[in-house]
Amino acid sequence: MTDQLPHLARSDARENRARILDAARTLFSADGLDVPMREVARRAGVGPATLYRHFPTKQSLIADAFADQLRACRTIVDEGCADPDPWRGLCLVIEKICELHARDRGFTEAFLATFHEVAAVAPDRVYTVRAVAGLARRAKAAGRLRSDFVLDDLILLLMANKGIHAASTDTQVAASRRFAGLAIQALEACPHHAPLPPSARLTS
Amino acid sequence: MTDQLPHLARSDARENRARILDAARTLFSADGLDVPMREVARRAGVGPATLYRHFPTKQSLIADAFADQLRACRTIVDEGCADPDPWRGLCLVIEKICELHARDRGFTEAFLATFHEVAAVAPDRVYTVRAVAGLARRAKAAGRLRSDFVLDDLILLLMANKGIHAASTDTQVAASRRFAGLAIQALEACPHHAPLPPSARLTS
DNA sequence: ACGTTAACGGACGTCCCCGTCCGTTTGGCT
DNA sequence: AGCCAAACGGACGGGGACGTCCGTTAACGT
Repeated sequence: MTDQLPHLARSDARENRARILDAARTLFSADGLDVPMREVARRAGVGPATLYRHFPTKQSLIADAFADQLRACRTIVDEGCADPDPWRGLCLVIEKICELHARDRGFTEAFLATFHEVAAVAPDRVYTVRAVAGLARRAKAAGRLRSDFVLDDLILLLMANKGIHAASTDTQVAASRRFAGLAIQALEACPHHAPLPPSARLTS
Repeated sequence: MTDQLPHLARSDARENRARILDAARTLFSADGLDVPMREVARRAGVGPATLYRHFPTKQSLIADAFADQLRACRTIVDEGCADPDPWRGLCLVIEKICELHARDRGFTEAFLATFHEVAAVAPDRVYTVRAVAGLARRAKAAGRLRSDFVLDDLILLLMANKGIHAASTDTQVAASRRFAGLAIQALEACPHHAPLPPSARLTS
């Protein structure tokens, strides 16, 4: 699952790195990215110095901790793109991505926070966005996606989905699921829908 | 605009209180509620002790700072309820409330954060929610609001609207406006829309 | 004009987080 | 077994926010 980092010769170093990543994933998912570095270290059972040695900056820790999630994102998008019905594929992407983000609070923050900054997640992010753009174009051509849809609307929905909070993860996922359903309704082409207010440029 | 608090005998005390509230409103609106108390004091041109004397807890400062916004909320809802067309009234409420929240980042936090806690905003909040509930019932009866709409959906939309962030206030408002447009699309009754995933209980 | 007293704000002690240094431990290799 | 270097983690100094105390100021009433 996680790379072996062969350049780490000693076994304890390798294991500590794994434990740190594990702790970071757990904490980031549950509490978001504002978790203090020391707490990650504490949960991993290592000293602060060890943590900083492996990950000099918090960004690097975040990037490595969410590598799996980014892969999952990619997989979801690829599956959606592979669907012969582009609209159904797009719906699938929206539902799955919303759920992914609902289950993992930190990932959403990482994904969106780095939108305007340089980060390690950036490459995967642009790949994902590109792929979805193509899918949307096809869905629009098929007449199922509303014609005034723009890519920024997806960012908008993702940001909006991030705003949804609930006490338990299950409630959160349920709420997010319903939100995705509403979003899909809003995006579906409909003969008598009113024109939308202009979109705002969210991507830098 | 703000009450005179006649029990404050000295003029400097009254003016300081006003300046503190003014500073708090400005900072909360722009940066959210995480602004340090000292910074509010600094901007108001008073010492920390003075701030704490007037508002022993941050909650009390927040409550007083957003009294105007709560009144605005109430006005918006009342206007919506007064509209002879309940669906148009509901749309108006959604649009205006979203814009209000977009213009004032702190207010959204205050409004939603206190959802599960006891706070001074609570009474106005329940009034607002009640009124909107009646409006929604009428809009549904008129066949314009989708029949599977529940009140929690509005909370969901409000939370989602909170998640939208942008660099400038203008961009933020534009994005929020578009979001409101999409939300209205999603809520409008439509003969061929698919059933929605079940709603999650967001209100405690 | 003056005294009283409410109100002011600088300064303090505490707490938490950050990032780093350095003495100690321990894994791997001969 | 013993060495050495790499890895460890306790401890430190810096910075920021919090909430409070207390000496000083100045507004109001006489």
